[in-house]
Amino acid sequence: MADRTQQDPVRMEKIVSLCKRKGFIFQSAEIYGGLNGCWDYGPLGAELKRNLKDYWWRVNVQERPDIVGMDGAILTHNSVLTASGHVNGFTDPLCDCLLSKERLRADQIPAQSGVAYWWKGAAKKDGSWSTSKEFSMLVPDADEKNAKVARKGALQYYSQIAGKGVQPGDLELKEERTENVMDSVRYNPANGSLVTEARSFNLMFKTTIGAASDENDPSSIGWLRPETAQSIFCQYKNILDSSRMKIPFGIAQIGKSFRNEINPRNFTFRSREFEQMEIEYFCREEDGFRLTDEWLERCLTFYENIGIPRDKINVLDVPAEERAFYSKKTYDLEYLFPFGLQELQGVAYRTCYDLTRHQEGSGKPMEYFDETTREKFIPHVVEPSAGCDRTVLAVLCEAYDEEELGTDGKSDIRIVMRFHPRMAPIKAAIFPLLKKNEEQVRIAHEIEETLRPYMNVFYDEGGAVGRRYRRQDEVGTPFCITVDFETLGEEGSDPALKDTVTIRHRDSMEQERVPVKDILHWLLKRIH
RNA sequence: GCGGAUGUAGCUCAGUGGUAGAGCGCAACCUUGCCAAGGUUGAUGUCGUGGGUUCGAGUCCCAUCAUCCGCUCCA
Repeated sequence: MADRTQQDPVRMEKIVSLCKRKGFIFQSAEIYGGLNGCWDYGPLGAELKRNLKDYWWRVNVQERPDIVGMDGAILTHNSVLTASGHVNGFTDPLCDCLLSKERLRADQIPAQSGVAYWWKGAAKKDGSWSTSKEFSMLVPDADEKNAKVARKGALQYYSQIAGKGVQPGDLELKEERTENVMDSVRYNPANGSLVTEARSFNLMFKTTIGAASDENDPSSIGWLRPETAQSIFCQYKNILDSSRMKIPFGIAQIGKSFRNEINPRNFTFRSREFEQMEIEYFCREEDGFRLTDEWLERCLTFYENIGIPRDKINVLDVPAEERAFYSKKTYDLEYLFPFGLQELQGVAYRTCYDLTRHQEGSGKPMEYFDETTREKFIPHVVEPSAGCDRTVLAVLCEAYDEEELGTDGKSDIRIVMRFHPRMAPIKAAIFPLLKKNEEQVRIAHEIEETLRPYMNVFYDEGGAVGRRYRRQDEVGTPFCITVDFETLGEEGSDPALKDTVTIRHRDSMEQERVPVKDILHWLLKRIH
């Protein structure tokens, strides 16, 4: 497998550019300057994403007797996420050292005492720059040696904010004062520099529910769900009771989740609003590890079937110290994006942690009663959880190709999106060879109307036919259907070709003739 | 959140403080008997946004937003 840091930013830029140019993905609220970490899917992107979700649902829900679907609310009860551990689970207060820019856990800074030197800013000696930002250094004592250390640190800090090329010696400090400090946690023990105010980094979006909501009233606190999993756990009992499922069985869900990422990055890869495709597969404890491996295999097959070959996926057996604390086994499926090897999906054995927490939190039994063995137990869970937007991005990255067709020395680069036909936003384009030929146009429209109830198709008659082919290549349309003079059975043409069309293949650019009456069946076979 | 870079037409990008530009793309018409770039015509810009300096700012300064890269973060 390739180096996990291997990158191709030029390729990524081309993909982002094509996504905008052709209407796959736009930046959200672009006309207002953009909304950080949010993206909108355009016409082709929406089709692509829908194809992915539909195929996933078909394979994982409709074609499986042991899995049922659900669609949970995005707004989430405070108690749900308190029980799951999300509310308190990740609120580490963090702060930054002003001098070294190092990030520190605020709750791990030891209380220190000593003398704090404070300044109300600094200025360049020549008067060309000045700031009134306050800064402070903590030293053990107020003697001359310690004062020197403190001033040196302060000059270094101010020279950093003064900009490039400004040396500490170019500056003078403003309004020095000292203060005795007892048990302060506001200073970096490594260098005595003041640190920023602690900020906590809970990644969940909080909101208040109800018209007369009070922010401090716990009963009015709501959250945008940070994962779809919790609504599955909360409805597990209802689904069990209403669907007559027997263990092992799964509940699948596709839906939006939200995380207030500190730093959204890499196009749609890390966004604040994203869609997940998750299954919680409930089983007996003794089957947990085996099913985790089985699900890994199923997931790899799924990616293969949407055009991401097995050898492009790196399976990481996540070591214990990097797994979530409740997980006994986790596989990360990673794809080599142009910005590096990154996680597409996880397959995690979550044990009985979640159901146990909800049983404790709600006081409602989450046990399963096995009629054959007369046992009562809390099921264990294997969770294959895929990022929908990430998968769309991987499909886009995998499909993007540039092909050199230059023959007579002229450079001709064909851009092709080599989507698997079942993922392609447009399944087929239909052209009359010449738009001036009324009969060709009429038949082409007839074919279009025949296909439209079954798939997304596109009719085009503008420009030369070669140009239309190329336009479809760029959006990944696998098949182009051309109605020509042979179709019409015009004099001089082969009578065997009457009522046939050419179908041109995107990847090979080769053509074959197919009878008009067979087109629908021919296509359905290839896009299912 | 920190540091660096960038932001001009749909895309890729030129643009020296003095009238807003190119290539491609897009639309219409012509041409076109199967693989782009042939002809004619046309549309498209609050130069990311907001302040400031200046007689005058796309250009200089400040702030802000967004994107990319590196840190950091990713329960």
